[in-house]
Amino acid sequence: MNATDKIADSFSDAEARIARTRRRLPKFSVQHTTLARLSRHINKLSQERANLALRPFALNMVSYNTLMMLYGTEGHRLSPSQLADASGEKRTNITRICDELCAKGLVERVAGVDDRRSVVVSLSSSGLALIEQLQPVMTQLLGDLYGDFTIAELQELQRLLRKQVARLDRSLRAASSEPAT
Amino acid sequence: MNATDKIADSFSDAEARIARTRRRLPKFSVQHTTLARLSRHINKLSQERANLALRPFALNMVSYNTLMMLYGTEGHRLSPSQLADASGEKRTNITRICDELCAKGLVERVAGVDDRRSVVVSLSSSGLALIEQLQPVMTQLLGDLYGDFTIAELQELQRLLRKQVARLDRSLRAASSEPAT
DNA sequence: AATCAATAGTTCAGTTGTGAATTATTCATA
DNA sequence: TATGAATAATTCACAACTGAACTATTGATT
Repeated sequence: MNATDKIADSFSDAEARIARTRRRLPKFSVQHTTLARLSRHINKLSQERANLALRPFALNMVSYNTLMMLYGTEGHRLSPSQLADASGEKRTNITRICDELCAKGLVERVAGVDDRRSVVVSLSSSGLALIEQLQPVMTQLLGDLYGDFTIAELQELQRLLRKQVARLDRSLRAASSEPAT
Repeated sequence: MNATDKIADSFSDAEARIARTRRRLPKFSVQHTTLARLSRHINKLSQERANLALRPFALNMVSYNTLMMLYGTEGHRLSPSQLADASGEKRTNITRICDELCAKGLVERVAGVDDRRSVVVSLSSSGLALIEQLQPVMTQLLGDLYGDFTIAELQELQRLLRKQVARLDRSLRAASSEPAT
């Protein structure tokens, strides 16, 4: 493990420890652990990379993603709960993110009409303009990140990831309906 | 989109917005965006699921992972920098995590011998015992999360994820050697 | 119609993670 | 040998996220 290897692969330090762990814990699942670690590692790196591209626009992956969920909705409006579901962020985090986007003039909040408990969050014209300005930037970034894959590989990766989501949904449902341990 | 669909797939709200976005931004890459969002979604759910399993042991995924990197190292000891590399956490976060693990008596810190700037972090006997106690729990959890995949699928997923890491390494290297935008 | 359960969005307190700055130490260079 | 550059670990201030609690509102049940 020298500097050349380190440059070649940001995952190799983790990998060495996983391999060695197997020698001591015979039932340790190297394959599963490796996948879990790779997945997490990719997310850290991806977020870091995306945030670099978004920083000049005073956004990060989470705020961009939130804007895009509004953009992809009929009328560019959603309740905070719907926004949470679409973006994958927790509701309380959506409150914080919307506070920030509101302060930047990128979204607007109004009281819900049909349900007085609710709020409606919508894209402002500045928000809309920013998204369209960002489009080439993000298209290029994603092209960069996924550029080594063939079409077939992209499709296979998507199939596998969807399978994983379905399993996770089930696992979380099962785990949260269990009695407390 | 009704309650039944929601139960079936935690990703469908995001998916609908991605699809609709394409209609408005013709160059928008649905495939790449979907993959990026799936990947992030899986990580959120996985972390949530793992933390549920680890909570009874007063640990979470990050602290467990840190312990495991020590466990998988000859002599169960690493400098904080090496630990950061192995775990994928930033150095300052390693300081915080080690503070916590030290307070729990799971790791010990001593001054480095060869280099007076450095520290050596090692697993305590309690830390070692806890890892071995956790082994069946984590093996079962990972078996649960990856249980729907065939061996061939696991291997293909690993191949694809490694390809992605290699690309990300290159992309981040390129991005950080560019002049500031 | 009254009562209770569930819900929307937010607040609040705490947890988790990060980058810049710092100080002592080590390494590289002339 | 002296000087300057690079580095290890940490501190510090801040960013980002979370779960419990809360209040007003809506939905379900009797």
